[in-house]
Amino acid sequence: MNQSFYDKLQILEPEERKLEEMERLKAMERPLLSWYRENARILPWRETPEPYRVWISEIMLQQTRVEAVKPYFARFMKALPGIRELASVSEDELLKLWEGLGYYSRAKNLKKAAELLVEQYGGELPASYEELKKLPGIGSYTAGAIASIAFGIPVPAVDGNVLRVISRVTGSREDILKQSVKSGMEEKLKKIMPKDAASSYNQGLIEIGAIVCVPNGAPLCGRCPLSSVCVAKAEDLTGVIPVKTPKKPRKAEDKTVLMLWREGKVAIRKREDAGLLASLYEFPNLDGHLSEETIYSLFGAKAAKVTALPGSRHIFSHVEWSMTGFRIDLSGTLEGDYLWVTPEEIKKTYSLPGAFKAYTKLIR
DNA sequence: AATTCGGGGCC
DNA sequence: GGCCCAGAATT
Repeated sequence: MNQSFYDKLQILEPEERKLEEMERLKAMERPLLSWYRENARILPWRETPEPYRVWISEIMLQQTRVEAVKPYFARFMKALPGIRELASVSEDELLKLWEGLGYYSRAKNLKKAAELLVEQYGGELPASYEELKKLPGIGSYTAGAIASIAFGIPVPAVDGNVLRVISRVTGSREDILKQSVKSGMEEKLKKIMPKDAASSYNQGLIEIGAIVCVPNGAPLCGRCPLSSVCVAKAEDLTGVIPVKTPKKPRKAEDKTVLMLWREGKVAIRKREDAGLLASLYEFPNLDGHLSEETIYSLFGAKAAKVTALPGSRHIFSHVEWSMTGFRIDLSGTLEGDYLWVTPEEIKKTYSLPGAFKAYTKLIR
């Protein structure tokens, strides 16, 4: 009977299987480092591994593709070239720099961390995995990335790429979305990673995941330096590994967006400082799809004219907005925390999320 | 352990 | 139309 290698693994005793796995992981080192030396992409944050640059890039790269980060990184480094500049920037200016990049708490945590660094660390990032991990916005992956890339400290940096690559190499069918799987992989890599090449080792694993051992479609095993030690490759399991639990469906929400106009200016307001799109600006809006009659009843005689605007749909990770809108030309003043701004000010000063793009573009 | 945070490119 | 991305914080 022709028993597959994967089946053979299954009949090993747990201890034997662990040993086999560690040997397999150790076998990655030489081909991995050699491949990375020759195939590392030239990226802006790789020009010099200055801790501040590594930090900013790693935060921007959280759940965000390299190509999306590039222009933001350049603009950010020019506007805020160091920790002290970041610590003293205004929140609005910071969020304007982050506008469109998403996950806006990242930006707010950056500023918080910078303030802490100035107050408690002499304005510099600590060369310590544990100290880095205490800073807001820095979890196990980012602490490992900064520690290894900026300071050469031999700690793993396990992101989605590494989870995918290692799962395939070892033939693991464990759910990579489980925190326990991630921490388990960090423990394994910590034991076997080279002490004198942490930066290249971590970046090499990530790089393979990003450009060879890709998630969507078939991985490019023909170009992979790990193909000879890879269980998924040998057993044709790259289609089923990594295993990820399905996401739950997103919630649908109806909104009615109001473009209030008065004397050539339009009303915006600042969102709550927590939750979705925290602290960004928005056009005033109400829950539900409201009728024109309802709009008139809300604004009464102050609404000189009400015009229906096109509908729009915006998809977040976990919520979907179905928007209708009205332009309301006002004759009198209005109660409430509105900022009356010109189109130019929206463009240059205020951070409005892309969810409102269908309405933002109407004012140009 | 599960949920909440964005946005865009690709299949 | 769904998937996934150099994840972390909160509940």
